[in-house]
Amino acid sequence: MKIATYNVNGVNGRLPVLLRWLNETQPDVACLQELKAPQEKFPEQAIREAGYRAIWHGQKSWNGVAILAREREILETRRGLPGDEEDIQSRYIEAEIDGITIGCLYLPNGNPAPGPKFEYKLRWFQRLTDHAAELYKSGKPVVLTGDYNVIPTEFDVYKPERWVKDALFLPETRMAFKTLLGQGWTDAIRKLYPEEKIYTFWDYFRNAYARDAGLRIDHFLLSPSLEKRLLAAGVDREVRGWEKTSDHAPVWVKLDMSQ
DNA sequence: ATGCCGTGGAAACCACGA
Repeated sequence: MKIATYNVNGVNGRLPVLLRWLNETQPDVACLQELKAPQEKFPEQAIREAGYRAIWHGQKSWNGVAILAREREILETRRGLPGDEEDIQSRYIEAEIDGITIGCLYLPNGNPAPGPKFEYKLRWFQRLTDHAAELYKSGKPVVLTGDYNVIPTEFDVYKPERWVKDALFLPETRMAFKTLLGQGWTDAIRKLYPEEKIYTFWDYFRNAYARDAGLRIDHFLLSPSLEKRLLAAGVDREVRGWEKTSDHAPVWVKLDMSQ
């Protein structure tokens, strides 16, 4: 079973790229972030015609998350994280597919830091960590994937010194990610490629993609039972080079579901 | 060191992203 995550940066603006990627790489499940579309403007029909069912949580202009599945039932288990009734940003959706709980998340950027946006990022992170603890405790197979807006270590950024004051790389952010992993989750990419330079995002400007001036900020966290089933993981780098593409590239894992 | 690019939405600019 191949599960992918992709920050599309506008699901309607990127629809040709999204459909081409789905067609060429055929993930069984695709978690999308940054739909930038209200609930009623999600391109459900085009995605259905591409062979995918979908659930989504839209929002006007910003944020928005979706889970797509090919020839599989999607049982929605949650939309929005618990812990703050006031939070109306569409950043989390969760479903059970083939017995796996899949959380699709778009963690706040947090810049500029310090400031209210960074405080929101840390609060949201804490709510995610609390919810992750509940999921972990359940003992079920769980995937927590999406755009974490976290550069976990200096190996995950082309030039660490440029990012030391950035919300994606500040010690509090990295510590929050470390605390989350400390519950027992596995960072799938780092499990398989502990020392390779692997990026999932490149800025649009300064020729960042051509220079490979990237960041690794889209992550796959696996619960222990799924870590044992991890067959492969990777980044569809070439998608970042397509016309009218997102500034993120898709990331994927393959899980052995044979037993 | 930097929003230099790109999106969406409102309004012909602005907020936001990482």
